[in-house]
Parts: sequence; structure tokens; C-alpha cells
Amino acid sequence: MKQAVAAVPNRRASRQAGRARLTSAESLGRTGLDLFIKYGFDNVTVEDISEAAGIGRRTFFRYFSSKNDLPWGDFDGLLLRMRSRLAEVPAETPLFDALRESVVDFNRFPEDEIPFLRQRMMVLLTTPTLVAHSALRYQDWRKVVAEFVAERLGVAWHSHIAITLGQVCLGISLSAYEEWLVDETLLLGELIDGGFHNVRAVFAG
Amino acid sequence: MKQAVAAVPNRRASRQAGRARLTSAESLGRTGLDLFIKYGFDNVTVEDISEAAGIGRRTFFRYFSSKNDLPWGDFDGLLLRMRSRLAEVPAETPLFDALRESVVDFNRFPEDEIPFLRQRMMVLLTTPTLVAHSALRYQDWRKVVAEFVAERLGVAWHSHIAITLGQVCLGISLSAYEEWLVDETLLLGELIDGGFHNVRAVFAG
DNA sequence: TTTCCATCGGCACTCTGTGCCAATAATATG
DNA sequence: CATATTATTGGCACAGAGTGCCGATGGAAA
Repeated sequence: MKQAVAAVPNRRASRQAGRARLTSAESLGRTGLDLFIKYGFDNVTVEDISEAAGIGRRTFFRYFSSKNDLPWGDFDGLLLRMRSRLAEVPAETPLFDALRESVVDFNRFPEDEIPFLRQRMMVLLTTPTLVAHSALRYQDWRKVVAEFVAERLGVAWHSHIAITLGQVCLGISLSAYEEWLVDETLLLGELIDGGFHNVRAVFAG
Repeated sequence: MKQAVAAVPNRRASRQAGRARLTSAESLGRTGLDLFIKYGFDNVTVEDISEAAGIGRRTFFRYFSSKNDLPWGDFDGLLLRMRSRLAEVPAETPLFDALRESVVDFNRFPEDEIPFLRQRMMVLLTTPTLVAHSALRYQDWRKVVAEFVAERLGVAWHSHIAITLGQVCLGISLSAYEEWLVDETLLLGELIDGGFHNVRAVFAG
């Protein structure tokens, strides 16, 4: 499997030579996600999406390197945000709080984007194919956490404790999403916060 | 994606009617894993494996429901073992210790199987396609842990805390394997144990 | 107008996974 | 021994994802 390098054509500053693009990753992603929600991920072919978007099947793969990547949107952008937030955490903040607050923060979205986020996560977490593919994206996310932990503790980013805490933070996030999708009245941030404290309670001995 | 129902033909008690099987899941798995190690997962086709095993391509899929499932061996059997071990833990044992010891125990294998385990895990954890597919197997594993936690705490198996601890235990296991594959001198059991204590240290506040 | 060039999309191909079904080879039965 | 039963096999055709190749398209720049 090819690494998910930027399949999105380089967005030109404003005007350059060459044919204009027919669509955008965002627009195409929206079109695809709608179809996934309506008919189910497995019942929608790349050809269906391309046709609905008015482009060729071949062109689809220039916007998304795979059908699986479509629902992820601009995840790399979010990773950059996560990295920045972590870097801003004061050195005095205990590691537990630094992680807890950063993870909560990473998953904070504007009120009006919540319904969209719910749709996206519902598809991502209930479609087996996508559950599987997600593991590849999570690798990147975990690395951001691990690097922060390593920096804090003065160890290598691939040291056991850094990797472990990356895994644990991811696990807490995912279980929060799972719960969040089931009960619409719950707040994502509070679920993540609660997850951190649940683990503390059980692990505190 | 289809759920991984038993693709392995029912093993007959000893003698029944019908044509005899040409191979076994174990033998076919060994053949395939050898090829994966030698040439890389992505450079080996199902046809290659089938040919090496002396069966038809179509028959391969009766032993393994997908190429991705081949390296997993009898994982369902291990899950049953994990469930039994958890059920045997005395009620007095604190949850932290119950989980820690059970996870360590789950990953304890006979000395002579270690090299094989290392090969298997190396392929599973370094091949992107398999890293992705593994997420589906991990779901089952996490559920076993979550059910135990739920039983212990008197909550539903899908409650937030049970799901979270399933995720966390998985995370600790995976980071231990990652470390274990890098440094051959380390013991898997000690890495897992260390992972639990690392998380305790950071989360204890 | 001509040149340049990013984007597009058709085509052919590989590989995974599946439904269908006849062929095979073993046991069970008359 | 001949025939019926049954589990397994494997060939064939097909859908769908993803890729390399390359000419066509339609903008901007010269």
C-alpha cells in the first residue's frame, strides 16, 4: 500500500498556467460522504462518486489517493494544529494535564461543524473497511503525541514510554468518540476528559 | 468488507464422507508467511501462495477469508484463552493488576514459538496493509477486555469506562510489541508490565 | 497566434474477493 | 461390487480498487 502522500493537486497561489481544476478535494469529499451516508460505503463505487461530481474516475484518484481517504478531509492540517497546541503548553503543566487538555483541545470544533463531524465519524467508525484504514492515520496522530512526550521526558520519540502514551491517548479518544456517537446529548470534550480520569482512577492503584 | 467468519473448512472428527482436504490452514499459513518474509507482503500474490501450496487460487479463500487474515493464525483460539484467564482472576485482585497480569499472560508463548511469533508480528506491524487490517482483529480483543471490566465494575460491556480500558490495554500491548521487535534482548512480558507501570506513573498525578 | 503546462480522462492492466457449478475423491449404503 | 452421498476442489467469469501511460483539453503567458 502506498503511503498517503498528497494526492491533492498543488493549489496554485491564484493564477498560473495550465487547465483549471474541475473541483476541489473539499467539494469532492462532501459529495462522496453524502453518498456514503445515503447508500453505505460499500455500496458506493469510485465511479459513482466521480459521476456525481462530474469528473472522470481516473481524476478521482488525483484528489484522493484512495476511496478510504475521502472521509478524512484535511487530517494533516489538524495534526499540525495539534502539534502547535502541544508546543504551547507551559513546561510546568504536569504531563497528565498537558495530554488531557491537548487531546480535548484537538477534538474541539465550532458548534456548526458538529453535525458534519458526527456524520464523518459515524461513517469512519462503523464501516469495517474504514475502521481498518484509520489505523494508518492514527499512526501519524500517535507520533505527534509521542514526540511531545519524548520532548517532555527528555527521551527519544520512539522510546517505550512515549509510544505507549501515544497509544493510550489515542485509545481514550476513540472510546470517547464511540460513546459520543451513541448518545447525542454527551459532549465530546467531557467524554475525553472523563476517559483520562477513568484511566487515572483505575491505574492509580 | 465481510466479517471474518470461519473460512476454515470444518475439521472432521476423523473420517467422514467427502473428498479429503489438500492442505490445512496451518500449513498454508506457514507457506504464505514464509513468502511474505522473503519477498514482502505486497510482492506476493494470492496466486503465488496457492501455487506454492499446490492448490487453486479459489481454494485459498476457503482457508483464509482474505490475504490479510493469513498471518493471524488461530487468533480466535487465543481470544478464548484470554477470556478464560480473565474469568479465573480472583475477585480480590485489583482491576489494575488483573488487567496487567492477564495481558502479560495472553502474550506469553512457549520458548520455541518465540522466533515464529517474532516473524509473524514483524510482518503484521510493518506492513501498512496489515497494520490497517489488524484494527479489525483488535476490535475483538478489546471486547474481551471490555467485557471483563464491565463484569468487574457491574456496568454494561459497552459503557465508556469498559471500552476505554479495552483501548488502553490494547495500546499498552501494541507499544510493547513495537519495542520488542526493535530490541531482541527485551522480554515481551516485562515490556507489557513496564507499560502498565509507565501509564500508572504518568496518570497517578 | 503560438507556446507552455497543469489538469483531465480514456484505456488497458494487475490484483483481491466472490458467485456459480461441474469435477474429484473420499465414505456410506444397498 | 456398484451406487449414492458428501466435502472439497478449482476453473471461469465478474466487480471493483488502484496504477501507468499518454493524448486531449483549456487556461495563462510570451
